[in-house]
Amino acid sequence: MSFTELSDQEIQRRETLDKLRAAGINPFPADLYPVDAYSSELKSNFEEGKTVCLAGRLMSQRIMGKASFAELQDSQGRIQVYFNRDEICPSEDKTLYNEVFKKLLDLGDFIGVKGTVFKTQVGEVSVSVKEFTLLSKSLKPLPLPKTDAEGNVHDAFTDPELRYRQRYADLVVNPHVKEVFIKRTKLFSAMRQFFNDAGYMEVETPILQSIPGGAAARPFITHHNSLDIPLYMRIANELYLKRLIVGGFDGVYEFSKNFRNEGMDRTHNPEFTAMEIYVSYKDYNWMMDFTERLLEHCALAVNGTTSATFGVHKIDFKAPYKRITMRDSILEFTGFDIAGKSEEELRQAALKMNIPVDDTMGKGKLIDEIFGEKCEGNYIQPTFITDYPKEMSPLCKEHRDNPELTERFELMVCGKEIANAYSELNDPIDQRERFEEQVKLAEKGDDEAGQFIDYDFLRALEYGMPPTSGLGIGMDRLIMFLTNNPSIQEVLFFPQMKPEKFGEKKGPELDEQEQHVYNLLSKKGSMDLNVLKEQSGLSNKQWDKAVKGLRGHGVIEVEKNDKQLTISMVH
RNA sequence: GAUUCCGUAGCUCAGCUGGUAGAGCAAUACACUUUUAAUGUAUGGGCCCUGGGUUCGAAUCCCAGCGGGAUCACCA
Repeated sequence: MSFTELSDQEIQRRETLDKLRAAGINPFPADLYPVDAYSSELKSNFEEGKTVCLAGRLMSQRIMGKASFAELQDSQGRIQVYFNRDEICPSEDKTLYNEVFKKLLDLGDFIGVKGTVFKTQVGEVSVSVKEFTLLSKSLKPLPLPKTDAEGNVHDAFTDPELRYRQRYADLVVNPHVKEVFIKRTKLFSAMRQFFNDAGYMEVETPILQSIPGGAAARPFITHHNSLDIPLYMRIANELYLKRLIVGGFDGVYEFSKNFRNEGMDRTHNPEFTAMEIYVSYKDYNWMMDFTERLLEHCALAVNGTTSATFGVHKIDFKAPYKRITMRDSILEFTGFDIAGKSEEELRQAALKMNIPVDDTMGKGKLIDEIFGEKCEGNYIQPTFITDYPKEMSPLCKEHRDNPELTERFELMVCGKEIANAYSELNDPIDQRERFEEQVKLAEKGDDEAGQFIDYDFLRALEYGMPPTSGLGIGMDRLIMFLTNNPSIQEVLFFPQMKPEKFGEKKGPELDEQEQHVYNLLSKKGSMDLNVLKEQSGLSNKQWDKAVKGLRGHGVIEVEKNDKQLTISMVH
């Protein structure tokens, strides 16, 4: 839709703008409006006759001659407001009601009302308006759904494309959407509070990085002009937080917007939010206790209960959560024991389980594939999976009892990973070797391995990092579980979309083919339709389109006589 | 990336085996002083996603494209 082509209703609203100004009413006044009440509050604490001042969008109008009901929607919800002609216009001049209220207000306009609270005959809490003010005009009609007496919503604004592209409209007309984002914010503040109460510090680390470290993913690349160097949008903030632990903070955390230049689907958006926290002198066992207490706290803060529904599943975030090693999990679901097996034995075992494998896969990758294929999906209730193979975890400390494993856990909910934690690797020599191993894997063709070595990070470790445990939580995934939304787009205000095309609609001027037909016709003024069609040399489709277009522009007309069609110019 | 479905009025959607577009809501006008999906009467409103093809004739059939949804794959 081009900005130059307006719908009927949009034109009408622009005209009412002029009428308002002519009536001496500024449709976009600058003055503050002294709001002292909110819709839901008035309904829950009903006080007959209380004088209130509230503001919001006009969402419905039921005009019945000299009295009308309307609905006002503010940040908390909706409330009915009652307009009575003689209340609003006590004098002889009734234009404020008859003209301004009835004709110059449109649905979607922001208005302020002053009046008194009362209950209607049917018992609905309403505000009887004594005075109203237009606060801001709405020039574009909202996609307004209606709700009937049974609570069924009609004409709901549901098209996902429109909802995501025009989230502002989605939020106005779909209250349940707003609810999701309120919960999202509650989740963040609950988590902050939990960390702050524990004495940890919220920090900020670079988003533009010269080495995209801390994870393996394709980064977005940009360029810094004055330094003339490439910079990468961060794919993780892990290595920076650990530098701060080196620097002497006990606990640091950051809600990190990360960027990964990879596929998009209902669980992946190019930018997403991770929370990462690092606490010194702790290990991953401590972190498991901490994590389950954290999630219990967050679920309560968001939903008022630790239980949550996700699709067909009922889940409960009440601590403690089940813990199982990756080895025991694979043993349980496949009967195969991965302990002490060679790479070839693992590959054969995977093949027997019909899991596709190839030669680039090392031991760690093979185990991960088996787990992902056969075990992961079984964990519906929050479950810690512990002790991952070393090869998959280049930033994680080797397991204290088994050099093939690492002290790592992931928290699975409904078969999906929502948290990942380590006893952090703090041996700089081991860390250097692991990075070098990753580079080799990357060269071998493993696109999940990291290609960069962050030497500055190694230098930091050489100064010494205390034993530390770190935890990462996928905030978008977590809020999906807490609000029962199967798609990440529903929990992001502005999910990534292909850019919309504006202004490509054809204007009122004739296009090439239309002009061609018009020129031929203009020589005679009136012709047999088939003769003109033949002269034009256009294909059937092109001809049809051109004629329809010309008729649409109102420059020609087609008349049907007894047997022939005559086409002529309109003068 | 693969498969599949969808794209018609501001919104939600009909539109048959091809014959020049329909409804409800929203809008406009009139009536109506406690309605609540208010009601009644009347009216206006369409590049039927784009391009090509088949046809006397395409919203409808065919091909391609664009945009979107779903499922799968990929993305620890």
